[in-house]
Amino acid sequence: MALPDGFQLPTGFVIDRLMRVAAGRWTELYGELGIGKPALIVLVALATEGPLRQARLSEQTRIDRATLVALLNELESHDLARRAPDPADRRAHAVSITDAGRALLVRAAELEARDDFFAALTARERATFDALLGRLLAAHGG
Amino acid sequence: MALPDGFQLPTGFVIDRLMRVAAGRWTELYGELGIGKPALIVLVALATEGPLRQARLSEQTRIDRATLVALLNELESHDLARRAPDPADRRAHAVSITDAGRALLVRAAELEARDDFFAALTARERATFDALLGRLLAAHGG
DNA sequence: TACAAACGTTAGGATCGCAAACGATGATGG
DNA sequence: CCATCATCGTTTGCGATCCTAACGTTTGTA
Repeated sequence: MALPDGFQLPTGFVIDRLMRVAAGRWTELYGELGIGKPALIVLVALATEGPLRQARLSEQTRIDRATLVALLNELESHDLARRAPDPADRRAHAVSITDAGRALLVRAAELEARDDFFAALTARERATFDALLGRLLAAHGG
Repeated sequence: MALPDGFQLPTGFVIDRLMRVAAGRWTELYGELGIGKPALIVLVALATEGPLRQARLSEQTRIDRATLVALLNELESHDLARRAPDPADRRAHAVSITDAGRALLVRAAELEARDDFFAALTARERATFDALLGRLLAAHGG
């Protein structure tokens, strides 16, 4: 039993392997920011989607509600995000990013811009890659 | 403090969010295969890179040596991979995929082919996406 | 006014990465 | 030859994250 001719590696496998490579870089690159990858994901969602209640934030980021609690506690203690009572629903919290949080995102973007992880791609190819990623994410309710 | 005009979301963040969406699909899609995502990653590496000693396998897949031990135990118990003594180095094990392992990979590819995770992309766009992924992976020693 | 659902929170178990250590084997230099 | 160090697979412990289930509170609905 051999693999059939023209066997195509499932794309998911390739992305996963690429993410494992990137994971090492991530901690190395963003380590100096003092917060981890999930916290940055949350900040990105808050910066782009405005104030969100935690349930929506969990849907957007695909981070579990339970994990999100500890994450927001950490972000609040660093004054990077804020929980405020939602006037429309006393059960919910309106979570928003702070100015310090936005400043940290800008620093993170600068760090990634200096990184050469995508050096193998030309600027044009990278733009294509980003566009395709965005389409995929949008198609899945990102 | 607001985000600067034309602020570009770091690509790493976008990939991470996309992977979180895909992670849920993975378990759902490959659940019936009876093994998890890391085990499939190992099988892919073994199928494409031939017999590998565990140290090389760990480098290729970016799965920790320690985690790999338990993973190979599981794969061996299901007769999907084999550990054989390496004649050239009595410390090392030559790990290879079995016919059953290859058959499972073919099934996995069929499952992903039926999935519509990339339905938002045309066949041409998906080919471009795969090619760019492959370039990135190759550039990082995949 | 009951009853079900959603909200944030907490706790428990499972998985995985990372770091350190171990015995066995291999490679290197005096 | 041999002493030293590196590498191999393995085990163990710790920390981070995910998933599930439960809870009290608040909202929506029959």
